[in-house]
Amino acid sequence: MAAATSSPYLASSRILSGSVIHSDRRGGGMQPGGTTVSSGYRGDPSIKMGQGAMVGSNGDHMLSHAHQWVTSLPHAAAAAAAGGQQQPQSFVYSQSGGFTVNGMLSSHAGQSLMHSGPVRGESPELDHGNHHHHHHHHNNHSHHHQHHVVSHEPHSDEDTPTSDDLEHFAKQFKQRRIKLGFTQADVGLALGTLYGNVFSQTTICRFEALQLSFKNMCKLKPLLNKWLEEADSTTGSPTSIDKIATQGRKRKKRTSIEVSVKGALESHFLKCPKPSAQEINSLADTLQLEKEVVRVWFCNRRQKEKRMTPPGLPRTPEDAYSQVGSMGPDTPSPSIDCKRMYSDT
DNA sequence: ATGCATGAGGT
DNA sequence: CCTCATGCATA
Repeated sequence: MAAATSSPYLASSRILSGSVIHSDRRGGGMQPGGTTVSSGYRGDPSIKMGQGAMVGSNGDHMLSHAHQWVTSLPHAAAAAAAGGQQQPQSFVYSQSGGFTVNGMLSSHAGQSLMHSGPVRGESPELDHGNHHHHHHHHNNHSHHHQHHVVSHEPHSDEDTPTSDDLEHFAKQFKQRRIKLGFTQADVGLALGTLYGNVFSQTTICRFEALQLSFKNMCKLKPLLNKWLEEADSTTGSPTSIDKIATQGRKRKKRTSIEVSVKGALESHFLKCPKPSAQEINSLADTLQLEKEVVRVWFCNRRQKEKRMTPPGLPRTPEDAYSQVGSMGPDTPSPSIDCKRMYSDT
């Protein structure tokens, strides 16, 4: 009735052969948005680290930040032609050499002006104890006349970008990436083989769509920027490196939650974005879902709420709707308190 | 392009 | 158990 898959793990060991197939990059017919396959095996428990946590959002404090400056391990696995359950993709093979690089503006120097920002009002405070200048910029897509910082040189990157910068950069990035004939997956791999940080198509996609947290965006920007420069200058240089590190792991099959059930979850989320364990239990029982599934659903839902571009934001470049709202000095966060009231055993 | 999942790190 | 960064598997 409700859930579709609530079965235990599916032992689908997709153990590939140890040989990594590295295909050259396919260029050509990629659609804008470049959805391609990518196979990169994920994480390995290793060095990762430290960060500074700052706020504990307990109760109803909103926004908290903490994060890491990861330097994950280089993993990469390239399984090119896998079981094609892909989208209709035109696989046009291009050779790796002889790209016509179109010169667009790559360096956006100087970011001034206002910044539009995270709707939810995050605190863009990157304090990785290193630089001592603390500029506090608040981003809001309204007009904040807070000229405070600035007057910096055309740094390629170095200082904390504004949300507006990120937005612009993401856009430029996408355009150039496409012109160069790379897919999101290609970029992710390249980053890994080039700098040691592999990323999946998903991440690149989310970056371009600004669907990451402000902080995460800031972290990735420099890397992608480097890649851009590289790709740009390497007008026809074979970039082929192979990295291997395939680790097998058992992953639970993705549970498909029925629409009606999703609706129910949504409703509850509006009422209480942070249900207690007990409530989760009740809910899970009612909806006939595993408790873990429900818990994770809420976690993911909360994360979504924290992203930059809210879903459905008119991102059409042609027309920008003027949002001349009268936003107050700060973000109107829907702080809905929720209390635990159910007393179930 | 996104939904659900995994894991690290923090509380 | 949460938050966050990330990604496999999918629609």
